[in-house]
Amino acid sequence: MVKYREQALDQVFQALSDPTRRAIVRALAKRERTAGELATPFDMSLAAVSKHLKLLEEAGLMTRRIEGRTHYCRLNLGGLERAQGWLSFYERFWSERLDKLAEIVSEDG
Amino acid sequence: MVKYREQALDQVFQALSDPTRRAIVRALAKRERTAGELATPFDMSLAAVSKHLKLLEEAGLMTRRIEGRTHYCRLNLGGLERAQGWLSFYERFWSERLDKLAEIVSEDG
DNA sequence: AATACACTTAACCATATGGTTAAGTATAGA
DNA sequence: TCTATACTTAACCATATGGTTAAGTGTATT
Repeated sequence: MVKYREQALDQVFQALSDPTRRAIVRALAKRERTAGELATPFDMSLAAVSKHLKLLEEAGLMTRRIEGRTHYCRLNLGGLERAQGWLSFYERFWSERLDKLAEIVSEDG
Repeated sequence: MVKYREQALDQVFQALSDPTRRAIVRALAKRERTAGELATPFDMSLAAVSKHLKLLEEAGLMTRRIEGRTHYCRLNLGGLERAQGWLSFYERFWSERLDKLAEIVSEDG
């Protein structure tokens, strides 16, 4: 099960490592979009975007609702939470750093 | 300069998408380590780990201090901050979600 | 019934990735 | 000075990635 989590992280970070996919995530952050809507801003084929969508879905960053012939895509917070979760492990470093800074600042010697 | 930031994000997320590299980051989180120390836990050649270290360095996740023939590696918070920064854009969604939950819970109708 | 639309999937291609072994570089120790 | 140590770099390989075009699937329109 550790394996599972590891692979899920692989997928999320891998998904976020591509600028097109990050742009799609940002677009989805605002509101639900169809595959076609998502594709138009990009200088690449619909087929290429379609593959990105599949990847985002598999990484747990997106869900899809099919209505007739159009695919409505929504942001899935699961993937983002997973990434955040891993990174939050390091928040203590930021805190520690801030603590040290506070110490230095408050030194009255 | 947007391009620059984008590429930096590509590199950070790409670096974090590999389990070996994440493990190295975790190891560095505890304390400074030499390249050799970092390599021993893994079932792969030192050369392979060396390439991972180079990648982590380029992604801004690690720095290196060479003393004689040994390379001392340290965590570089820059890369982690960059990743956190991008993800923190979405924190408002978590907040919003929590707000909505709070609303629902507090409904007295 | 025929055709346009909104997609996905398949086949293909060039380049990137993650590993290997072998060779190279530079310092430390005998 | 010779050899061991602590690495990196080079050459290579198999598989993954990110794009293409062409074909396929299913729904809407006329």
